[in-house]
Amino acid sequence: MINIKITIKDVAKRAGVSISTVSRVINDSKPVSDEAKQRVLDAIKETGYRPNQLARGLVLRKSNIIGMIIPDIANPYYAAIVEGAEEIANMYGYTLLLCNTHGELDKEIEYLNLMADKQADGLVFMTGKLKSEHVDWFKNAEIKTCFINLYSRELDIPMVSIDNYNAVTEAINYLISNGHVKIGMLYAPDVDDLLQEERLRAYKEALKNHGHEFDEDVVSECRFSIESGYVKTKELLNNKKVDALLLTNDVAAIGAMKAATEMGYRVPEDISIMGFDDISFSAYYQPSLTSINQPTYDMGAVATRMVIKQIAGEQVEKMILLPHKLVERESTVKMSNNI
Amino acid sequence: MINIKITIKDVAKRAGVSISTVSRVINDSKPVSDEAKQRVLDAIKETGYRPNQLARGLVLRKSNIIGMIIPDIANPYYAAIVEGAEEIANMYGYTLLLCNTHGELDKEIEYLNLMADKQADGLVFMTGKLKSEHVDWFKNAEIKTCFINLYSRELDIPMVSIDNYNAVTEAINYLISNGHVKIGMLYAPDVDDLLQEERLRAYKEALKNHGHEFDEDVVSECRFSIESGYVKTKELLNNKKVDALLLTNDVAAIGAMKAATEMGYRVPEDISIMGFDDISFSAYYQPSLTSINQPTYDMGAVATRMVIKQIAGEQVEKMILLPHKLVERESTVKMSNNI
DNA sequence: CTGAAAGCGCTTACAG
DNA sequence: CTGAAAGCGCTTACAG
Repeated sequence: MINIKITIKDVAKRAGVSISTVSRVINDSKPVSDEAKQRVLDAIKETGYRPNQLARGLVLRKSNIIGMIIPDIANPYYAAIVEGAEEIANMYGYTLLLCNTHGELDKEIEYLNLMADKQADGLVFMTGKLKSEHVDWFKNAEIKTCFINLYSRELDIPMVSIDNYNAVTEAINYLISNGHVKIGMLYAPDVDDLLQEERLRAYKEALKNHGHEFDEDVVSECRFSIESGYVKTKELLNNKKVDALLLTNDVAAIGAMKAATEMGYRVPEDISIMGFDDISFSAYYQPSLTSINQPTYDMGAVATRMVIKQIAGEQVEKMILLPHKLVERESTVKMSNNI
Repeated sequence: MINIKITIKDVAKRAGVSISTVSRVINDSKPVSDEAKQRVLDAIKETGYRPNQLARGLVLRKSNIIGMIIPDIANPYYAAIVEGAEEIANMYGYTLLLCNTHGELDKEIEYLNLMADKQADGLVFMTGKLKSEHVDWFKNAEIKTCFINLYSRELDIPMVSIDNYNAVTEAINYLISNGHVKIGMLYAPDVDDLLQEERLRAYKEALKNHGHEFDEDVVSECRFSIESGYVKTKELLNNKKVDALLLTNDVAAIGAMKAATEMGYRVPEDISIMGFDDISFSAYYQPSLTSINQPTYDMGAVATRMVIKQIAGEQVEKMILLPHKLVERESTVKMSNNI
């Protein structure tokens, strides 16, 4: 039984001790005689007393809240990250305050201020593109933060990500080694900020290294949604024929497969389609999607752990790049099999 | 600029007024002379003062926190519900405290207690099956709550859901009207509790009403995951042949389509597969999935609104059943087309 | 319109 | 080992 109406005073009175003593047994902060302790414990059990975290937070200057600000919880990529974050936060006695911004700057700043107001001890922050308003905010905020997929030279905030340059390089090399020549890419330049620039750079350089020429007609932007992948793929394929198409997120890649199929392409016989992220649906799609696996759960978990370390006053790494992995499935194929 | 180190005292000193006056202009709670108000506003702007919500919450007995306890944020069904909840909570000045239980009772009770400790003003609660431990907890808790997909006769807690009996009836009638005779069902008896019982009852009665006999070999349990749908479908189809298969959630239905395809069935030519929930992926799967649409976003939004109404002391409905809708797509087909 | 004081429910030096 | 007191940062009667 619990009863939040009961205060430390009630417990003290019932146990016949002072509130100081009650506090000491609750927190095990100073020695208390066995007898007094027992009486306090009994009183707590009988009354259903629970310490008020608001009051405790006020004096301790600790809310045990970690904020999580992300674009969209309904996107499985973010959902997996949140899951990892929640698990670790919980493990260390923190609670996750979830904020969905839909990538709107106003909402982001509003939520950032909210974190300050709520005295959040820490923050995991994700957004599409780090803007000057974000940087300004973080410059004079003192909240312990970890970014995911965001990097700023001006800010001394650690970040967790994968090595996007290498990941895209591997993806393109893989497609090239499968015999593809005309390789298109749909990427989201306003998502993940300079990580996407890295991805574009990796794409260009991988082509170059294999003597393939860059054709801007087969590279286009696309948002982080099934719909966008669907629409943009139709646009691209209406314009030019490609052997293979890399999407920089799986959600869009699923839209792309639908689009290609509707346009009469067989995947992978007529066109190889490759994603990025490896969300859980990708393995079950038909055809199952070749993708670059991002350790999303771990990214959320590690970022949260870094926040907690900072709260504890520990030193943390400036940047952690978690391992990615190319997962080969049915949506891509070797050209030699492809008469 | 914001600075959480600044307190109301600092602002008062700078503005040359008492903290009472500062409080009054912040909250617009009592008349303050224009001149004093201006000085306070200036001081706030200059210092970057933000009221400490912990302190305010302590005296007002209001945390502006709404808890959201769900099984699994990584499941898109729950993610969509959370999205609706977050939107409404935010709109009314509340913040969502997200808790992932994986359906474990211990975690659920732990989180429930946490909500009390944090002085959460309200709570949206979901779990597979309402157990006596839950009921006991809610019986002597005073937190304003709304259930989603849960019903208890013993508790006076409102709930939001859809009419599951009618939804399944429509689904089965639809399959029967398409000419299917042997219709299997995979349902999750430990999820959504008596809602699933309703679904089973609807299934049986719909068959009966059309003179079809109930065959327990083609009805089985399955969990709320892709993997489970995949495994259970293989089991079922290895045992018996069916014309059509209804899964009571889309995630499992996607696993089922994969399983059926791997076993050499063409969907829908050899077997119609139908889901339930209509998550966003279902429209893009190949073949796209016929399903019963649940208004998940609205369910989260309405449940949260009901919590907020209760906090405001308003009367709320005991039960709100939101409209569902059968969405016909490619994974089901009329038998007549099916030579 | 304004301020001093009490109080929200805790923790923690301080003195014993 | 124990308690009275001060204080965390606010709000709000109360008195003027």
